[in-house]
Amino acid sequence: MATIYEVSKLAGVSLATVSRVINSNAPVREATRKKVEAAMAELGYRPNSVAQSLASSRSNSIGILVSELNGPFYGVLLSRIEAEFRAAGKHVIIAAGHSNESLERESIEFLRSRNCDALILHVEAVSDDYLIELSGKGCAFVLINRYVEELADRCITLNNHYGGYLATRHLLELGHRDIAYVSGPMWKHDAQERYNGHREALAEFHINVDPALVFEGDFQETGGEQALAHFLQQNLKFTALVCANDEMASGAITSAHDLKIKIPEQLSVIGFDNVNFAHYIYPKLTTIDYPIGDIGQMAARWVIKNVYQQPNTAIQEVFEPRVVQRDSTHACS
Amino acid sequence: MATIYEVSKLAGVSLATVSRVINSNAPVREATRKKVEAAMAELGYRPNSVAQSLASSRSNSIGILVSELNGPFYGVLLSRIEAEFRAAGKHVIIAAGHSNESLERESIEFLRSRNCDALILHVEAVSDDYLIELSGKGCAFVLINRYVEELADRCITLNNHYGGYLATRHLLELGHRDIAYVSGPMWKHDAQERYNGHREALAEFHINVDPALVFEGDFQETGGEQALAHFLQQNLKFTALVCANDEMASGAITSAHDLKIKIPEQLSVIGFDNVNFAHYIYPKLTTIDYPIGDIGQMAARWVIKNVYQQPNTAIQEVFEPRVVQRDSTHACS
DNA sequence: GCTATAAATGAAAGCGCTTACATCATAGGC
DNA sequence: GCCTATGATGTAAGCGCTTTCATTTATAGC
Repeated sequence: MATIYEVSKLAGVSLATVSRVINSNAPVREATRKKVEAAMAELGYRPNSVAQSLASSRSNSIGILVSELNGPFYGVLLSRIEAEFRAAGKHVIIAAGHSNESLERESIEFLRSRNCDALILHVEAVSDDYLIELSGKGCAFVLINRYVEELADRCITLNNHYGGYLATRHLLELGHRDIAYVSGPMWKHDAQERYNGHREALAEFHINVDPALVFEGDFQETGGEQALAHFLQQNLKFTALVCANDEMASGAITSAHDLKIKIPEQLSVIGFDNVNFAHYIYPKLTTIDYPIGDIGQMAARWVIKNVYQQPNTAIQEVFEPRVVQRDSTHACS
Repeated sequence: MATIYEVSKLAGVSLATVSRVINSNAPVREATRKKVEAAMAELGYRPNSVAQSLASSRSNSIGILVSELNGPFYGVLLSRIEAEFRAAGKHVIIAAGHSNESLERESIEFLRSRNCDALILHVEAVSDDYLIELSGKGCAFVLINRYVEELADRCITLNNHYGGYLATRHLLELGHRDIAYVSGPMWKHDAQERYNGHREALAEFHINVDPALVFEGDFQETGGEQALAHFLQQNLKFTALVCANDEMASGAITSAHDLKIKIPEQLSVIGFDNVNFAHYIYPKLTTIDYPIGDIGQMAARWVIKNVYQQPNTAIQEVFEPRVVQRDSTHACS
């Protein structure tokens, strides 16, 4: 492992000059630069990035914190972020916070201790105050799917409210009036917003919300199964089902198959997220597209623009959802 | 940010003593230890892990290199590895090599430059020689789904050959004799092994391989679609289809639906991997279970045992696949 | 050629921590 | 009490690099 000292001896220049060549951060005479580059090539020199980081407090890498490493949502997000940074010659360091406040904090500390130049945070459990304080410490970060008013210029979000509205309006436009709703865990902000959108669509068609047709699910397949069982047990009349995410929609559809309920003829189902398994569900799921890949890419661009000062296209901070119509919804007969 | 120097002044001990307390790597008198811990608590001291790494050439973290960050397979793998290390108080640093030799090498260099204590490598494009040479450099790593004879004690693999055999034998036992096979890209070792297993099962039932009933796919959904189209175009007689992975199986099933071919009544289909979307496919996919989560966990345990010298249960190096029977296969009528 | 200014380079200190070897303190045996 | 061995702690150097300020070199104008 050659060091910068060996390169400087071979090239006949100082350590500082070698550093200047490596970092292109100060003018170096062309002839000098060529000598240094030749010496580096001859020695197969690779900078020690830990030493670079200690000396400069930077690392040419970006920390990403997601809730889980598994799942269609996070895979797409991570993949798109990584691709954008790879193209810009940067590395990513990924951590998982498991929607647990303590683990989220530890993960943030881990990423900061690695001198990540910036963080992209998809966090749910830490408080707004914690994030505001983190920002006050000079930590550069951008938030995904989290809106904090005081940090508005660094939040990249989906318009969840509008997505919930679109899902329900889609069914209303198909003629459905008795629409059951399976929400996500209501402590989660996006679950709340999607539900509010659902209510707005009902209001627009002058339909009162029936609390019996609302079930709080867990954003997992089991939530959809339990919700359908719950609604059926109550002998409620409903011809359509809005699930606040695709996983719960798949659970509901699986249960409907088992109960010989025909989808969409007897029950129309719409999900939310358009995760990549949605089209494996049979019949193919009608859903609300959540462009998580685009959102991740935009977060990466935010960092490249604001932290690395590389001009870029405009930063889009709010993404609009859209209906992806497939086979699981049907006019109400 | 308090430094070790400030802690030593407050506690009235040397830097070395503070370091010894932090690292528990040398005896420290109990009273001294308590003084140091009190000083650290009062100052809110957190070690600078970059400095620790530079001084010690270690980082308390493990590098993981996978082909992609997205996809059901990798999500499960990463998640299980991370969980095992989290429980052991270690961090992971994840990189993606995209099955590209140059990117795989760069990623390995990135992870090494971060002083990762060990690497867990799921690599396809780099050569055996490169890996042997890497080992010779003293780099500690364990390979997943890659067998290199010279590095046999650090390879954790699935018995792909047996899995291919099981898939085909399952159909043979259901009475099928005309079985089409969709392989993965044949430069990939696991694709080769699965195909060999397929051939062994046929041989066991004294059936000759018909090259017309073999199609080389791409391990993606499109491979399954193209394969089915290819076989049908040839007007071949076949009652069953083995796909070398679940994604191709899903593509074939989707095409069959579009062509009004009833699964499994007219065509039985079996996949491989048992990735988590397999049960969303309709009818639910019969497949070969590839316990990638368990394999990842075992790789983590290998590191904990061999790199961190923490005794552990025995290391299982070869995992056996098994048939997961669902709804996409059926007796041949 | 001389002077002033700008450009290029070098010397030295420091980033925060680890660790080998030196030194000091303590305990046990004679 | 003295000597020896062991345990505990301190000192100093170093990990590989960056960056500030001092020094040297090159250039332009007179």
